[in-house]
Amino acid sequence: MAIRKKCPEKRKSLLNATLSLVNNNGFHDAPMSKIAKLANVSPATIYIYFENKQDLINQLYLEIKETFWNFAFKDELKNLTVKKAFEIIWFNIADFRMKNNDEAIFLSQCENTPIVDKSISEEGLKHLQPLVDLWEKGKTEGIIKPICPFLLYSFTIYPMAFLMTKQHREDYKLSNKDFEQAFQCAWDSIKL
Amino acid sequence: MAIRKKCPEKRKSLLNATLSLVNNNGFHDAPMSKIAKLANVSPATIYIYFENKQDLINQLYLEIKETFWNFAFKDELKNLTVKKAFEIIWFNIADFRMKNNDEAIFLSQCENTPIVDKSISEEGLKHLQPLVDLWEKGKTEGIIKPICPFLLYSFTIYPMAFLMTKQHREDYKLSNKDFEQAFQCAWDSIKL
Amino acid sequence: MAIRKKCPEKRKSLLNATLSLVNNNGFHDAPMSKIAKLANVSPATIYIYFENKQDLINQLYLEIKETFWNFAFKDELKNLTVKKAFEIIWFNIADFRMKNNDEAIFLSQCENTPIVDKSISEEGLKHLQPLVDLWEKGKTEGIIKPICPFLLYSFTIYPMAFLMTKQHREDYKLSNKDFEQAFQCAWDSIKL
Amino acid sequence: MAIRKKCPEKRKSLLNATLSLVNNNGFHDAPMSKIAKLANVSPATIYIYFENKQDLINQLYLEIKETFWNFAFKDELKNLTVKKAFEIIWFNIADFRMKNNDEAIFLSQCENTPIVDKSISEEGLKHLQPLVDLWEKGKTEGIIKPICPFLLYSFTIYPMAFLMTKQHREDYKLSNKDFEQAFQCAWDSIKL
DNA sequence: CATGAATGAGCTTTCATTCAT
DNA sequence: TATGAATGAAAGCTCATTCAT
Repeated sequence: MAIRKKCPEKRKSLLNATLSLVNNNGFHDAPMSKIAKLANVSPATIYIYFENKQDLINQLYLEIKETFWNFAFKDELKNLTVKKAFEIIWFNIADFRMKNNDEAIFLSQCENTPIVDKSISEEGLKHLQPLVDLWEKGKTEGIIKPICPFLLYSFTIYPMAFLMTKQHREDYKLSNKDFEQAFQCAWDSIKL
Repeated sequence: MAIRKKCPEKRKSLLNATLSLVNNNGFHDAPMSKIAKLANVSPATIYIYFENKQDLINQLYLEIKETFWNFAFKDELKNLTVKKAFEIIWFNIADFRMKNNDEAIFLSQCENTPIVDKSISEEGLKHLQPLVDLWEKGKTEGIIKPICPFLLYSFTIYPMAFLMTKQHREDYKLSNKDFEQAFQCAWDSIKL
Repeated sequence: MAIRKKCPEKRKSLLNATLSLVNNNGFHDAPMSKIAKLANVSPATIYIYFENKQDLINQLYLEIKETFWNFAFKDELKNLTVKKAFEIIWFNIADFRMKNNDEAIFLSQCENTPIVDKSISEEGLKHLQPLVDLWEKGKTEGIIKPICPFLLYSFTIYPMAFLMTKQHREDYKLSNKDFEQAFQCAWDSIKL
Repeated sequence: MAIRKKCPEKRKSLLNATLSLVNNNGFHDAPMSKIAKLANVSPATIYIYFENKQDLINQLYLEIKETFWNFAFKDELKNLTVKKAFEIIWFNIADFRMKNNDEAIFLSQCENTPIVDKSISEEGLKHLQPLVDLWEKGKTEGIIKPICPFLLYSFTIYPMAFLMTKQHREDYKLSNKDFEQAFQCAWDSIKL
């Protein structure tokens, strides 16, 4: 019951092992025994750091999600225009996904399958708020289309997931020019 | 000589059961025994119609993928403008995804996880060709941005998957107005 | 229930298929489905000719056993000496085993494993009687050691099974000279 | 670090259970579940000690084979005549087979069916070498017939397998006199 | 805290046999 | 008679989790 984190490296190494296995084999072929082996610990040890397999997955998801959004919003944006602020956030997201391809792929899997508990998945959504606020500001200024956040998200942020997964699967590397073009698409789709 | 023949309805009912279980529980919690029960057959019967579980999944994917694209391209588009043709295809896709929500969700799962064999997944891609051709024509006419098909796809078609999954998860119904707005986003993102 | 033999060739072909599969794969890897396939009939057809798998094996054993001993005792031996008669029988047995290697191997399997019902196995023994009688005569004449038939059998007939199995497994062919020598061993072991 | 260790008694008890079941029911009717039950462990536990069923059988065979030949050659034979040395070995073998009837029966089954992997079966053969050497010596001395080891084996050692199996099946006990007679047969068959 | 052994439940798949025609 | 489809039962094996140290 008492889940203590005596040795954070061991915990981290378990999360990494899980990430790698779920990404490459799928959730259905990522048994606890393999996770333990890859992390160089005993299967029993996993249960010192996590309640059960579901908890392990949930925590992995939440941690990646948090790191992801923290990175997206890491910059000071107060004095910038809506467009400039959005551009910075967008490229931060792209940057994170390029540098942390495994994490990006994993999030895609979680968001398109029922492997993460629904409640946890919803918890991950709250991080989106600053972006929603920015869009709201843009709408008030008449710069952004007056449409719901889901639509704005699906045409600006979500497309990146596709590009990352493709890149991962076919050994192909997205260039800077690709990103410039992609941002242009994203902005064009929502700007007024 | 032969009398009782393999009946296509039993096959269909197995595919349906699989679709439903994988969608709701995930691939990892869709055992053959449950599939059989839901389809009202014995577990052993599955192996008359499919080689093994992987084959069952693969065939389900291929069949849905084909139905999907056939529906997308069902109309005669020869004498239409690029924009009009694209609009018709886009709304066909939206239409299919609305009417066949389960199938849409399943495709999303397959495309974001390694549950379908890679070779099978690639086979599913070939259906995209007519759309690629249309975009090519649009580029020549100077109507569509001169960017690669992956980008065009990710900003026009892929976003719909997000909307469908959201709709499925949060018991929320996309309206006609939502679709009009969504199409506008899609077109704005790639038009010149 | 009523096991009729409408088509003796089909029956024969099933027995052959069983013989071949049990010899090459072992009883544990000779399923009815494979037997049916090899015999070019439906699995259901087997049950027209045989009550069940056990009955199929039993009948195969009995038929081979009978053929085997009939061949061994096919010659008229009345006016011959005990040694000459024994020699003829011995070489008949050797002859049969060389020409019908599969059958010989199968008998070895049956006699060293519990795949044939005990009662059936005992029934197969009764064929041995003429040889037992001959040995009895030899003992009375003071030509053969006064030891029990089991011993006589185990040192004269049984060794051939080993040679046949070896030949089958290591792709090695017993020569006529080998047989001459083998007979000499057999006779030396029991002659007085 | 490690605490509970793989315990050799559990392994032994699994081997014993397998021996008993394969002997009485045959390989085809010795499922892992029954083996586990007879050994008083969970079916899953078997896989801690053995890779799979085949491995379990192979190891059982090898271990019995080794014990068997070690017993056969346990005595110092250097200063003895060929005949005396052979006699000691022969009676050791007889002794082992009488005292370890189950093991003897099991070896017979393995050598007459394809339940043990071929490579493993061949590995078991190497133990025979000291006996082959002794025969060679006997041939040089002009005491033993100049025939190949297979023949020598099949007429001296192999016959005992028949006697053991018979004894096992028909509740009948071989006497000391039987063994004296049997040895006489064995020696007569190969001596010059 | 950490472990490797141990396990009951459950997995995918196969089997001998029967059904329906 | 003969069949291919169909099946309940059981096979070999794996899994998430717990035990014993």
